Amino acid sequence: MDTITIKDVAKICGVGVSTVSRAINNKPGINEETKNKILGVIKENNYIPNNSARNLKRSETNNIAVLVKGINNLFFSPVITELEREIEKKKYTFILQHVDENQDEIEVAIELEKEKRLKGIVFLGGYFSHPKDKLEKLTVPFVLSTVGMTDNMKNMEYSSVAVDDVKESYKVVDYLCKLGHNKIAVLSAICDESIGKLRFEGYKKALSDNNIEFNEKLVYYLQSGNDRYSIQSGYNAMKRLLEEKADCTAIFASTDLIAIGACRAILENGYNIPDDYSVAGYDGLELSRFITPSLTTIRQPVENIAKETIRILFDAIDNNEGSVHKVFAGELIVGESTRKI
Amino acid sequence: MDTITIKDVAKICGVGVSTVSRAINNKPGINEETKNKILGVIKENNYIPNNSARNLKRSETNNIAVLVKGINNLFFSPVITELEREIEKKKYTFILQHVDENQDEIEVAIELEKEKRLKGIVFLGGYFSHPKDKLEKLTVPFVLSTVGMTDNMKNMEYSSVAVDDVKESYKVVDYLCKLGHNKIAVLSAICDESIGKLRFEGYKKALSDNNIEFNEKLVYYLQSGNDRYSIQSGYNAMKRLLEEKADCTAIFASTDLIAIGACRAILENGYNIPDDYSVAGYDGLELSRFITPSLTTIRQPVENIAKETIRILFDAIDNNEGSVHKVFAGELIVGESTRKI
DNA sequence: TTGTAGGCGTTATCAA
DNA sequence: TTGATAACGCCTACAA
Repeated sequence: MDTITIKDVAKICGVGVSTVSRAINNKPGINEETKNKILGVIKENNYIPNNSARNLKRSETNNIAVLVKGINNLFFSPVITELEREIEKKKYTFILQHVDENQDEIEVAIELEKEKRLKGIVFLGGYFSHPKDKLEKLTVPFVLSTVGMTDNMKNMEYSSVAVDDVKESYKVVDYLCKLGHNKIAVLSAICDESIGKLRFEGYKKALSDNNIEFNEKLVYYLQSGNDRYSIQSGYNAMKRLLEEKADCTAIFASTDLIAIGACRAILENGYNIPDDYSVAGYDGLELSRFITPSLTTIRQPVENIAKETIRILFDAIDNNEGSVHKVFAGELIVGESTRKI
Repeated sequence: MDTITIKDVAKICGVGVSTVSRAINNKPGINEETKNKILGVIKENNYIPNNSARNLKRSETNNIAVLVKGINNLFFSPVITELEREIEKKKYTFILQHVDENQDEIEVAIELEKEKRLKGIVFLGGYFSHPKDKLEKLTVPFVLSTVGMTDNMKNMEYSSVAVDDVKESYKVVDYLCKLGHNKIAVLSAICDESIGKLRFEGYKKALSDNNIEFNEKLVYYLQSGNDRYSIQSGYNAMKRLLEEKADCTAIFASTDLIAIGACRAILENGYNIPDDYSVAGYDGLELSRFITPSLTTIRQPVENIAKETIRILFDAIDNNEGSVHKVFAGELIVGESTRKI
């Protein structure tokens, strides 16, 4: 039972292929009666149009792709849900495409743009630092969403929506300082161009503004590799800290998962949170409200980010608007993992 | 700057398209020199073959698709990673395709099979209960992986790899019984054809084998809707249980996330785990080892499941082997969330 | 070793 | 309202 094509359908119905095509695509200029008949035959014979052929032939589609880097990032999941909703609200087709940690998202995007005749692209995650000439190969509008924003991005010719990682990590570390902590360790990724670096910067800035001297010895680097932001990685880093008996009363973890791993290490060693150590994270995962102790963290306004991303994207598609860099404020969520001292 | 095609490349190089095609696809029968020259021109002009055209023309590919139902299922993430590794080890192309909660995975698969000329398909998740005639529209081999197995699946003509949900949930509930608990509540999904039902069955069976009478009042149903397996959902169900002061000493949650939500509700109400309530989950997420108290749960052998899935799939592809139903045993992980009474 | 031409399954443009 | 027919961009006999 070989696969059936539009030609077969046409033959069965005794009409031309173009008529069948019109029926499939709901195009005008076709008799209701013939249309119904064709649709009936299609259903009966389980005819399904070949997407490759369609994409090849169609000059224009309503496809929007969302490229996600890193499949196991819990944080993205609600963002994606929201993006999908927004895209479908616009009557566009939502295409979710995962990008491997060690794949180049731009290459993937360029290929996909041609294959699916995309109208627009959203990039989620990753460390976006691509040379200009490479980005220019993308001919449709695209928006970077929730990607750590580096300074040189600000004057690029594409749009972005995100929170200011420096500012927000500053916010949470500053909060720790105001609670009276002045020996604050940080669990940070080494060799991370984006969020790791930015959140580390915010940490340093907050210390400095609170007249606390930056102490190199309180910086604990996460393991390298693609799993650097795993729970295990946070656990490992914290364990080292404890073993070395680093002198601190609070820990700033660069993501919630890192914080969760750190908490486990602390509790496992017989210490208490927040009595012995205050712990703060960053991301505001749903999960972080439900673990015990609940995490003090920065909640990123997921819904707004997604909505704004799509708004900007469609502004570019429909009205040819130029690039915009929208920054949302995060929200400090005070959980049970931190205390005044 | 319109997109460049193979013809343009051929023209620039002053060769025929077939020569360019040979260069791209690493086919034999081409002069090394011309090949290098062509490859050079391609790089220079950023030529990227159109996948739609390729898929359309190619009679055969090495594409294997993994269809995942439910994007926010933490459990799948390591399975996917493993599947990808195995598929690429076989020199096949791994295609990850998400399926919406309210989409029909078979429809998606049928379409994708044609579009991408798939060689095989792996289904992950979902509640697999499709009519036979529909499944027959899939012409390539496919394997169901980690999907709750219902009895009528056993004699279907397709393959599956999973753990026995009834048996494993029996295992963990039996463990609770052996600890001395005889009033065990269950947090279970209502109207779930698959895992919810199966795990509930295991629960009942364990009670019965331990001479504990099944008590309807100790069954707490999760909210309906696509988020029924969310942490919040577990939290809500447990909260109801506490409010109604249900008489029990242990809780069996049908997934780890549900258990985590339940734990939060318990602790928030001033009770202790496991002193006041023992809590057990199911899935064996990495996360569950790191929260405090760590969860007693059933760990599914993710790596073996993935490996076996691919093995069976390729057996079907390469050797035309018939259907196999492989069942792996889960592992009872004893955490800090349960105690003897 | 290379080039020409036909076709993959659609859609779009005509003319009927 | 319909039906040929020419693309879409690529691969692959087959011929040179």
